[in-house]
Amino acid sequence: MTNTKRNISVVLADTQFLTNEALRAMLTPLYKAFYTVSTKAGLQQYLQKEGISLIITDYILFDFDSISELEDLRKNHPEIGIVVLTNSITHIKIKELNDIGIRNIVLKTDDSEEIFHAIDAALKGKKYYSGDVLDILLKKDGPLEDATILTTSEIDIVRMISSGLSTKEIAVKKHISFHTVMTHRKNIFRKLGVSSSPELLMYAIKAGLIDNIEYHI
Amino acid sequence: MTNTKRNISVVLADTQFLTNEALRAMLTPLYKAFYTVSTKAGLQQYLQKEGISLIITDYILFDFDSISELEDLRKNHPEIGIVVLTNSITHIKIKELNDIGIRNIVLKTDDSEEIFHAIDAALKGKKYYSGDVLDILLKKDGPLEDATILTTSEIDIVRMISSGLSTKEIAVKKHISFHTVMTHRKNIFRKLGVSSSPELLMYAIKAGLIDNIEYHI
DNA sequence: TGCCAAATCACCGTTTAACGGGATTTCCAT
DNA sequence: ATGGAAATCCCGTTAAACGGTGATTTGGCA
Repeated sequence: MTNTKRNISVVLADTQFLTNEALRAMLTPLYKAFYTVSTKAGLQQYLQKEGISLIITDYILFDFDSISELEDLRKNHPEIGIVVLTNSITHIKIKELNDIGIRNIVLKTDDSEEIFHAIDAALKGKKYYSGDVLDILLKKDGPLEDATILTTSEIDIVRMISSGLSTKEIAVKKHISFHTVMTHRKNIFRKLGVSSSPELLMYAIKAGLIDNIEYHI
Repeated sequence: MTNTKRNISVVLADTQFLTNEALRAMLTPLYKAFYTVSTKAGLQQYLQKEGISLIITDYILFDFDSISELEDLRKNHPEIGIVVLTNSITHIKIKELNDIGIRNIVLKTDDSEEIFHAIDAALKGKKYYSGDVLDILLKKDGPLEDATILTTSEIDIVRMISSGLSTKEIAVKKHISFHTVMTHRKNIFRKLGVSSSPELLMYAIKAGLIDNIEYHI
């Protein structure tokens, strides 16, 4: 809260030009140096530099394959604060991020107070979730809590059903019996309270089980 | 391109705090007054004021029901420039916006050049699409062009299938025969080259036929 | 190590939906 | 007005899902 800039270098890693610019404008009075990147490769480049203290990123840079990329980042650079700043997030994603040690999450709809809080906490090694993120985390109804009651292979099969594979095809692809898949299928439908594959797919999308929903094809 | 501010009042209408802030920072040197809103009601309030020349908005404010709300805005205030600045867009949405007279579209991933161009054009009553938007518009393959070969009632039925309704349920709801729906279904599947309802649903989402996919439930 | 949950496989009868093909009517635009 | 696309309808066959029940094996955790 002083008027002097802290000797901290920040990497702004978001595919959206506007997000990076807004952050730079907001944070310029507070911190020393800023580097803007929009790809994973670009991010790696700046990580070689010494003195990076903070990364503010969406959890999906466009060539980030999955959560495991962020996990590597977290493990290889435990000293760097990571703030996830994203359009939207789900119950499941919050948990996945928590599992890999990323616990500072704010939404782009959140105001500057929330964003500053998340950054401060990240630099101190403390966790911070914005109010809206906590709402998502704590909401009991809906697809959020329910999806966690699915077992690993059930989730696997949800993904396959959602991609349009039939029970028989899934059995072949997973090298297991048709009956096994059928059992899983029945359990999934019962647990989630759905009764058709399209319903299941909508459910999976809302629950964050399905990624790669890219609008501008 | 002068150093004097133009006597223009701008409404920044985006649900994302960061977007509004970034735009304000970018445009402050150029224009006189800025009003920030994040709801349709808030937008209406400022429209009562005289002298608003420009609105920069996502095409989905959170309580915007549909494209028809924007259509009313366009009709009631033909003198105001409208720039759509959004996360992502589809072939179909571009066409819908064009039909209601909105022809200045940029993505949040676009750089400041593109954004300035779109604004300038909007103020002059000229159209402008960013490079990435044009790419989407012109891309020939994928779900984009194909979806337009569906007839009206076929699109209607795509939406119903995607919402999880069975052939029989659709027949009841539309007061037509089961067989008619079945025929439509067969034609749709053939035209789009899909072979299951989940596939169709993914297709519909990508093609922009389905809205209301809200992630942070 | 011993328990419990998860994962695996299996059978059966019933029900529902999809598929392929053929056909008629409505409607719009040349 | 008329040809063609769209929308409507029907049937028989085939494939898949549903639901219920039960049993064995695997794997992790206490």
